[in-house]
Amino acid sequence: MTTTDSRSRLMEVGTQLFAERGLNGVSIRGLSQAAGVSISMISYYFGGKEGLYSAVLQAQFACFDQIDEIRGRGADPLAVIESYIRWTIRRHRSNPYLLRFYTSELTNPTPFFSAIVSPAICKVIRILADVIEEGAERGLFRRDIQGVNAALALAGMVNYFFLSTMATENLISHSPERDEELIRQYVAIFTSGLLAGKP
Amino acid sequence: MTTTDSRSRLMEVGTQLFAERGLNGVSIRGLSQAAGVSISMISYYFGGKEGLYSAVLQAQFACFDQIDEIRGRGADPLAVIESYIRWTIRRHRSNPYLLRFYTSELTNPTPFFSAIVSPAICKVIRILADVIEEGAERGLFRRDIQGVNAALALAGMVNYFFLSTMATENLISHSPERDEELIRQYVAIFTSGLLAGKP
DNA sequence: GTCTATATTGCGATAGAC
DNA sequence: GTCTATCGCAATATAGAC
Repeated sequence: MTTTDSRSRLMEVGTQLFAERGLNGVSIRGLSQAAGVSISMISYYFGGKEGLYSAVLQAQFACFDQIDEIRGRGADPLAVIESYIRWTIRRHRSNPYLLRFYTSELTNPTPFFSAIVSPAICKVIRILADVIEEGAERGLFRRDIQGVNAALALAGMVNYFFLSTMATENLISHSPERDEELIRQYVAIFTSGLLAGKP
Repeated sequence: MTTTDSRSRLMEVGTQLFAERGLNGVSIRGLSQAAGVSISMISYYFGGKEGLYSAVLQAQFACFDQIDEIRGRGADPLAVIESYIRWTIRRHRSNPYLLRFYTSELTNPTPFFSAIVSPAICKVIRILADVIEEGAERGLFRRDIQGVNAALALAGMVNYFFLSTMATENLISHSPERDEELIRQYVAIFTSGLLAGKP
């Protein structure tokens, strides 16, 4: 399973190493060695280290094309919000490297940020903001909160849970078994807040 | 103002360059050149590139010692939450590089993560979680949400707003003039949620 | 303290054999 | 398609003059 053609192996190993150490933290020497292929294969298939990185980044962000499914999940804005949370968690579970590229590019952008990363993030935030504004117009959501601000708050909540894992794994379990409970709590906070209802 | 002794200039320029390009994205050649001092000064003062990075990182995270002030701002858990939001925003405004180190270390940890970064993050989350649990025991907050989960949601909301700047500056203004309004909206979302009150 | 000059290592890329 | 060998360059670190 882990041993197919050279191109695939380079993508596979490149994904892991670039995610863990960043573009500048990886050498094509170490990478090709880890992949068990010759160093010259990187230039042959990808035109160089940056070419491989670019290909990996594009593959990682390809899943953002599915974002539209979230919106089609019914016109109910509350359902869309829960769908977004589920979709995001599922994404991070099925691909543990995505968030590394995501935050690494936001923090120390490479030349590929503007073409690959920024549009993907923008699209998601825009969809969420639209849905929230729409809910506000229908009277479902409060009108004193901007859609984009709320969208960023929602995205921040969910993504930060995974981003902070390395620093907070001694404070709380990040196991997938608790995902359903996490979803329930984050939906609750975002829609109804932390305050107790009138007793 | 920008031209004092060599040690200070290396710290100053190191802070900016490491923040923008990461530890591996900066060479001591370019760094010393930008600082206008000789390359050997880095070894002389800091024992090498990693030594300088470590000193910069420590200086950046020193402000986390002030976190306890937030808690003393009165026993009211709601006031503590607003204080945290204000404190975090003030921190990012007065030091625009901090978040870069923060997320860069969470994403691609250096050898200094466990000694400098992780404890600082843990301390903040723990204080927030304690305050929230306390509020829940007093009946102010809902009891069906874990303190740590809520703390991570709060920290994620605020930090992500700044983290996402580079991707979302065309969607919303990140100007400091809007900070008060931002604080109001994030307090509102976190405590009362997005749902409209009964009309 | 600060510099120049240099030693040494590792980098990315590619030419050329197979 | 895959490899080995190598070129040219940039990296970190330091020795030694001032």
